Amino acid sequence: MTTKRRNNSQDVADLARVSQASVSRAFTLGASISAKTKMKILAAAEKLDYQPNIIARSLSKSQSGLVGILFANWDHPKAAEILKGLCEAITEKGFKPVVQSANTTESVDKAFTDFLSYQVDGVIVFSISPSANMSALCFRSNIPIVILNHSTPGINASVVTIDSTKVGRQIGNAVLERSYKRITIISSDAHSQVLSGISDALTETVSQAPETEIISQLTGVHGYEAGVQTIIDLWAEDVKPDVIVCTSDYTALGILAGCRHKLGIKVPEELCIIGLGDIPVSGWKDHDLSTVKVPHDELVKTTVTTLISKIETQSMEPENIKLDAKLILRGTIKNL
Amino acid sequence: MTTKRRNNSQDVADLARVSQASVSRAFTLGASISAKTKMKILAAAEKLDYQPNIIARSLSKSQSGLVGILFANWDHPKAAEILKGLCEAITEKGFKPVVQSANTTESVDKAFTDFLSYQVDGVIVFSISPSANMSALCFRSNIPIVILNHSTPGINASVVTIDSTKVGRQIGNAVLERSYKRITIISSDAHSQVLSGISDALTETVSQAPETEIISQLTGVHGYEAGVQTIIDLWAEDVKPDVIVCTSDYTALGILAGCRHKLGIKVPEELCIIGLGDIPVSGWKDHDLSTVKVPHDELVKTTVTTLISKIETQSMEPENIKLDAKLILRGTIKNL
DNA sequence: AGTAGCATTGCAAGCGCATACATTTTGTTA
DNA sequence: TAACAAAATGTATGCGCTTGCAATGCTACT
Repeated sequence: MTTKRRNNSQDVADLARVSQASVSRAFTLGASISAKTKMKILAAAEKLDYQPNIIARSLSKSQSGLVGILFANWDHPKAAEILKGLCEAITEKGFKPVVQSANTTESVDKAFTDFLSYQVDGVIVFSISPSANMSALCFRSNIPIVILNHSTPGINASVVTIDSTKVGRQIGNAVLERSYKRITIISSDAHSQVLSGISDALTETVSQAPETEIISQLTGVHGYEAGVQTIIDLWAEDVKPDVIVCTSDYTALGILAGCRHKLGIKVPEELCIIGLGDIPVSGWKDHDLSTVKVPHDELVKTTVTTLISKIETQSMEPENIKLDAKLILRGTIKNL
Repeated sequence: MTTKRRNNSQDVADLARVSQASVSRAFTLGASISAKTKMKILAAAEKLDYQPNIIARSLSKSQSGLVGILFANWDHPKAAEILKGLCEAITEKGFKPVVQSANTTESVDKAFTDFLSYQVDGVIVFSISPSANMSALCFRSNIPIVILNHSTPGINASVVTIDSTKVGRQIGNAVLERSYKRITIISSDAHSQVLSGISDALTETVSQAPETEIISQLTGVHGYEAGVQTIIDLWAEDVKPDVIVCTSDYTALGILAGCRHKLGIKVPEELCIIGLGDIPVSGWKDHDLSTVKVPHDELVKTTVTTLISKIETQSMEPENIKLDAKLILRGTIKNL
């Protein structure tokens, strides 16, 4: 079977007895063309299964209409929802998302190189930061970058995150009001700006009350099993906080399970557990975990809007956008 | 700020004092070029931040290197994992994934039209089927389609799914061995080939034992809350199976929660619950749900391999690939 | 009728790269 | 060292589209 060439605008032009340029105009919104010839052309196109070749269009307009999405954290409980939101928002704006997975320095660099090759008009990065080299290269190439849910200083890119300072204060106040005293913070990502924001604001808030303190801070803990193990270890080492703030719901659920099934710790009387993310499981009766509801949908929309606007205005000015998250009090914290 | 043009192969050629063609060759694997000039060119390219423009390459080679992924079911518990696997496998094969979200007939058609415009070399469809029109159009355009986790007759595309007949038999045997008698099947998607495969094989298997039967079959139920409600409704209507087979773990978990927290039904003594998917939560001590482990990773890899091979061999021959899934017996079914 | 003014159309030159073909260089062998 | 094959390089064209510019058609007004 011989691979037959797809029909092109010239084929349509021939059939419709017009010039190739007119065919192009028929498929260009707002181009100068009469209704009559446009009809004629569209009919011919239909007959020939013709679709404008966007690759060729990209070449001649020197903009691809492609947006690169660099997705690092597929384990994020809302990974699918976030990626869906990004893809849909990008598509809605008339662009197409090209997705790459990467989480090591080299693979991230490689992904960016590929994006550049594909002439993407902009890049969205989720839960990781590009290298300084790559962000500089993108800057020189006028390709805006928006980072969702991560932040590293010295990178030439816009950033969209939750307002972790406010979250830290909310948690601090809730904890103080209930007279908890000794706090432990557990997080997966040591470099997360979210973590440090929460940690700082929490520290500051609780420091106002006597005898209240952050007694320990663990990083690199993620997932249910790790949570179970962590609480067992803490108790074994006699490090016994009465509040655990955890920057991941899954980990918090593991801690909760460890308390209930392994150690017999009473939650919330003896120990208060607060997660982050508000995944559906947390709301189930079986768990009823207090957590922080992150406005993922809004974060995602803001990310895309910001990027597209930068693409369209050719702006490379970095922005730093923070959205509010909400503390949700459930069974793992004392009732007032 | 004036948008400066990205450097192109001619710029590199000028700097390296060679022809543009040589630059092209330097970036083409296996092209006829001496090591010396290649060095010279790569150095010049480095200096100029040059990356070959894949858009232009695509145009002249008339193949884009793009693979369209049409993703319909973002609620699938493994959605992120699956999409990650698809993207990584595609990238590894030297292609780039363009992701579209669509779940209505029109949006699916639109997505395909876009794919055609972008000259994708192939399409992967997850959990939905393209219209006959679109699959025919792709066929005419020599663009192979592989559908993952769904199947509709009369479509010109390859299909990769689990072997639902085998799954149905496994479940049937496990149920028979434990002398359960009355079975109810609950699924979300009425048109799923997986469902009908399981249902048919299960029916056939249990029909061999006296007094054993499938007493009811519900479709359109999905999610935890729906599961809770469903079991409540069943008991209210006095429809009381002693086995519930559920084509989604989340729904099964809802049913389990309903039994435990609302109705006081003893699982697995009075009621056996079997889910599908083996999501992590199912394995947690709190739930310990019996389920079917679907080899997502293998399904994904097979899907991509199949597609890429079709692209490379220009084959449009539809294949029908079935992989084995495994029944996992946990606390929600009686021990033997 | 004549013509200014605008809407439509055609013409042709790229966009950046791959590649067939022509030409030059290199290497090999007698 | 001459002669020839093979390797390396250059030249020129085309991939399918957009778009500036020129040519044409149309309308309305004097």
